[in-house]
Amino acid sequence: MAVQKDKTKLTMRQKNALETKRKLYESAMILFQKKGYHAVSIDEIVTLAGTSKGSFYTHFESKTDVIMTFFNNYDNHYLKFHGKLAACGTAMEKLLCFVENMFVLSRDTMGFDLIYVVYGAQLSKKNKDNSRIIDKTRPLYQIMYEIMENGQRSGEFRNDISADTLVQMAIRSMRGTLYDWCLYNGEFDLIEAGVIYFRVFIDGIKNKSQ
Amino acid sequence: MAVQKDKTKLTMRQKNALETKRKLYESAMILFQKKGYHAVSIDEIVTLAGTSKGSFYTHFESKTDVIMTFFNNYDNHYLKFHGKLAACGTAMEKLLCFVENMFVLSRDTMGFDLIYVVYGAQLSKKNKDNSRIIDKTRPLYQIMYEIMENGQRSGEFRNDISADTLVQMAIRSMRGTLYDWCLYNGEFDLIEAGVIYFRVFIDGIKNKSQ
DNA sequence: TAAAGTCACTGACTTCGGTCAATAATATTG
DNA sequence: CAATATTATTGACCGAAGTCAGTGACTTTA
Repeated sequence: MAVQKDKTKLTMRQKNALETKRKLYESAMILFQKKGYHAVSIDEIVTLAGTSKGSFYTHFESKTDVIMTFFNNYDNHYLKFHGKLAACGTAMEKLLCFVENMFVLSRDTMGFDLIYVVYGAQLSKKNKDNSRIIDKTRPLYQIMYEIMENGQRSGEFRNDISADTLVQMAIRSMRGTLYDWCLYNGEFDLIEAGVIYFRVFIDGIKNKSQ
Repeated sequence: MAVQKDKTKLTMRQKNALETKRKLYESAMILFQKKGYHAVSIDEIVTLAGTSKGSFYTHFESKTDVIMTFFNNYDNHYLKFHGKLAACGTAMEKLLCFVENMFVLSRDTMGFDLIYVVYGAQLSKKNKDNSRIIDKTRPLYQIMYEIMENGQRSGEFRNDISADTLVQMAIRSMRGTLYDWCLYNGEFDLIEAGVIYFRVFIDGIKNKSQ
């Protein structure tokens, strides 16, 4: 009987392929940074990466796929705030702290241009797969769910709406604010607007029966 | 001195040009209806309209420009609800009635496909002009402003936030819900979700000091 | 009404995202 | 080690959005 192949060991070929993918990704991000997403053509990317257009398409589904890969990595940042939240007393403070950090991250680390592209890409012809963005196992959802559920158990938040629905509404509020920020070409203070908005939202989900 | 030219009278040429634009617009909308926006090419549109591609681009900036023209006409529908609002007693009821009508309009008259395209087009490469969508003179803003201001004067809504900011927040809530609906490919009940969301929002903007 | 000027219109052309059949380099099998 | 299978890679090609120099029908001027 044949020896079971070790799936964790990569063949030379797979290593090379990964290296090609890495070069494509790096080249794309360098060019996006320098010239802006829309001004970069795939021919430019593959030239800088020293490979071919066909190769690009074996590793990425589309140009927007590259930017979505980048965006998806951002979930790791949410996990970083998670530690900070313990310092907040109430669930309300936790929620406000989380969204404020999220807005600061969006503005300062991702930047307006990138968010504009990502939010546009979600609803573009090519991107029919939004499964990741609405995935309930992603940190964004998980962290908020924890906050909402704890808030409900402690009696801070209303119990007539499920924690799941509360999270959906909160995420919708974040997205609405970011979408609007893009429509305004980043010309209002995202953090200020986001915080005011969430204060109102939190007032709305407070438990009034206490 | 030359006689002042009557600006309201169009020359033959201008009439023909308008007719060409109308034919292009009609042809585009017929094809969008039949095949869906993304499946229609500009060559098809100009063939059906019996004109040329260059002509298309003298009348429209891009394919998304056509759909935005259509979308902008939708503001007229908001004026229709305006009459209904008088029947509502409180500002809160007015606000909820308005947004509910708006969501019904979005779902039943515009339809998911169109909203998907329009919301995507707002953040597309070509559409750098969002002035219309964030225009404070448009009916959507005006009607909501009236509701908010009346609500503040009657003491129903909090006064520590300006009516303008309240409207911005409400519009953001509507957009966030519609954007999310698109992300979910229309797979949740827009009206139900919209109404629950706005009940919470309205709770948040209630005047608590009374 | 003739000359000059304007501008809607035309369609060949460019650019660019994306496809695919062929190739070559590597892996597997016997 | 040779034959066979696999798969990353290549670049010519395609379809469609958008451009632009040239044309001529219509308008204005004198």
